[in-house]
Amino acid sequence: MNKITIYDVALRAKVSLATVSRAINNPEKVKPDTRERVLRVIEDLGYKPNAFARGLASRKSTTVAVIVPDMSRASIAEMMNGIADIARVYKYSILLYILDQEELNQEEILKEIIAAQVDGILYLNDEVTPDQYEFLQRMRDEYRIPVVLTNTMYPDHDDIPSVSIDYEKAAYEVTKKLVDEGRQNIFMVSTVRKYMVNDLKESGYLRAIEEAGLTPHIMRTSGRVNVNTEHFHEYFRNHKVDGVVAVRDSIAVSFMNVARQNHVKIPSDISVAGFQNTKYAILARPALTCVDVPIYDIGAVSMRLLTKLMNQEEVTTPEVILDHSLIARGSTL
Amino acid sequence: MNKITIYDVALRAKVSLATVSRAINNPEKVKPDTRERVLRVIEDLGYKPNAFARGLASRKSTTVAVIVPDMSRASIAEMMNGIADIARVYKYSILLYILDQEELNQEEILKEIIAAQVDGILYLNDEVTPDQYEFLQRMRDEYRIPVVLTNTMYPDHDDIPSVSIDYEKAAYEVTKKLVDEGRQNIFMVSTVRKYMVNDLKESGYLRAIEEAGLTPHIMRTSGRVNVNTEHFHEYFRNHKVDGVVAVRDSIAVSFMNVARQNHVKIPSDISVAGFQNTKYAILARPALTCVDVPIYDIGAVSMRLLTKLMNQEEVTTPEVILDHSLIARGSTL
DNA sequence: CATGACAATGAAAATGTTTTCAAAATAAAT
DNA sequence: ATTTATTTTGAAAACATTTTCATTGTCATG
Repeated sequence: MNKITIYDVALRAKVSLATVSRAINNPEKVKPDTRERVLRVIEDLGYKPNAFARGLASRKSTTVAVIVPDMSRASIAEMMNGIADIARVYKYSILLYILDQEELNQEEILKEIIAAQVDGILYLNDEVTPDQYEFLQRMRDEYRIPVVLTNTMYPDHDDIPSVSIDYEKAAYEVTKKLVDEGRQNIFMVSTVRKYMVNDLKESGYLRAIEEAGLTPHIMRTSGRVNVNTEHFHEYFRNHKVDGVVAVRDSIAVSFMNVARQNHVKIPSDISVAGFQNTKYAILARPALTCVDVPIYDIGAVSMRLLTKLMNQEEVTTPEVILDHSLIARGSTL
Repeated sequence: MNKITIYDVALRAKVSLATVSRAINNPEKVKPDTRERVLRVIEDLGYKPNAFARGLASRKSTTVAVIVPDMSRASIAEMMNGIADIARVYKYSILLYILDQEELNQEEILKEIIAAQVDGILYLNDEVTPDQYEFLQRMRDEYRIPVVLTNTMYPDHDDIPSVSIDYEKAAYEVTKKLVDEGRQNIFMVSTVRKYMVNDLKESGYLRAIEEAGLTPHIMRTSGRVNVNTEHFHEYFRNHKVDGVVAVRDSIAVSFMNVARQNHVKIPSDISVAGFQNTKYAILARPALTCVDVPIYDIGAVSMRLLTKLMNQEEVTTPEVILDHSLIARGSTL
């Protein structure tokens, strides 16, 4: 419990505090000789600068805030791994803010984040309302805290940098695949809440359907299994379906289960495709055809982008689009 | 970007800094009259105390470190939700440390955590080696930082509090269920790495098997789907199996898929059961029988326990065991 | 009315760094 | 050898709070 301060180091190395501080933060500004001596003492004593004192004096925290909606979504968890790996490389700590369902405390969180004096913000919520976008703009303009949108984008705005894949194009491609299989009644299964990325998926779907001269059908259901199965059953009674593109793997799998219960064969009767390439897609039977989204990379690249912004480095492309691919498996022809 | 400090508040409310500080932290020590005036000024100015200055002066951070191995494990992500919800209630921030695979930087992380001066530590790694346990003991003894083990326990030690379910008993029960179904060749599918909780599951399995006079078979495979399917295929060639208890849902589902590929019927030929009751279990077909582990609660309760420790409240039971239940679905008779 | 007890306040110290500014040491140039 | 420029160092200020200690104000009690 013996707190080793910069004083102890200075005393032992026979230099002033200032020199110790410099040896740590601006090594080039101190004579190699003394620098080495100081660093050795630091090593010996196991000294580690107190983060609070440091933050207070420098007005920098080497901490980034990661704001997420719900940790248990598979995609978000995997993104965190990418974020953390890069954060470690650049020596940033991660302060985690999980929004509660209502998100009424937006203002509260803003204040908390300001008080914490984070150097940057990663926003992982794929639902970006105008309110929330404005909130992020304020963070950036009023408080000079760089922000990166991870796995989302806000249409017609490129003032806040973002990292994601081209969801519109991906949805177009996967829908096109079903069209090429000769499917006539292709449904998109989306979510009730208007997630930004799902909007993009919907418009990609629409483009492919219209291009083929077919009729679009968008069905919005809940992400929760017990709710959507009920919903799907109803659909089978009332609609003719021979193709489904779901906005998430888990929803696609859930749909497949209901289809089977209704004695429909996959893929002979219905082709099904999902998004993300999670374990759900791989473990399902038949295995799910889906868009492979490089989730880990999206996390890693956003964190890297954020470090650049925090260091005021020049950022050429404010909207980073990563590559995706289509993985064909047993759920389609 | 206008920094509002405690000075501004003091000036405007016509009191000293000390009084403002007290109005915030020890409201009972300031006259209701002035307290209200101060609080109103705080509200008006939108003042929020600077976390660094506060941390430096008080030597408290109102921050807890959450140490996790790998964010993308479904159970860990859901636990985070429970942790975050309770943390919010008690106004703690969450500093996230994701261990890298090698965990060679254990010492590094220790120093970082000390520098950050967190008030408490939640350790979510279900693999606790003697080294790591010692590391946590040091944290507690040397630096007086309370630690709680979440979803693990360290056998024969109760000096570090823990929250989990009785995995030994749960494994016993689920194995017993297969025994009662008349299964004769029940395998446990565990992991190659020696996770603490998996050890407990294994011994619960062994107890049930021995009690029934059967021969135990423990197979250790990888959690990764592409690796373990290969492994499972081999097993089918060389072993007679009519029951499987897997340490995780996803492994159980993976096994079921391989079984089907080998033209084995579930549950008529083989009963399969898993652990956790994740979405994998619900979405699988047949749906997976499994032990329902209250993951969210485990997270929430550990965080609550940690707050008690941080406030030096009396903690009567250092080992909290939450209830579990067995959910029977289509993968067993 | 004086006295003591206690509540409410303020001044100043303490927290452990970084950073600025000036001084000292060294190197380069004349 | 002196002057000038440059590098290296140290003293002290700044960062924004909390906390200690002393002082003032308030009230009840003898």
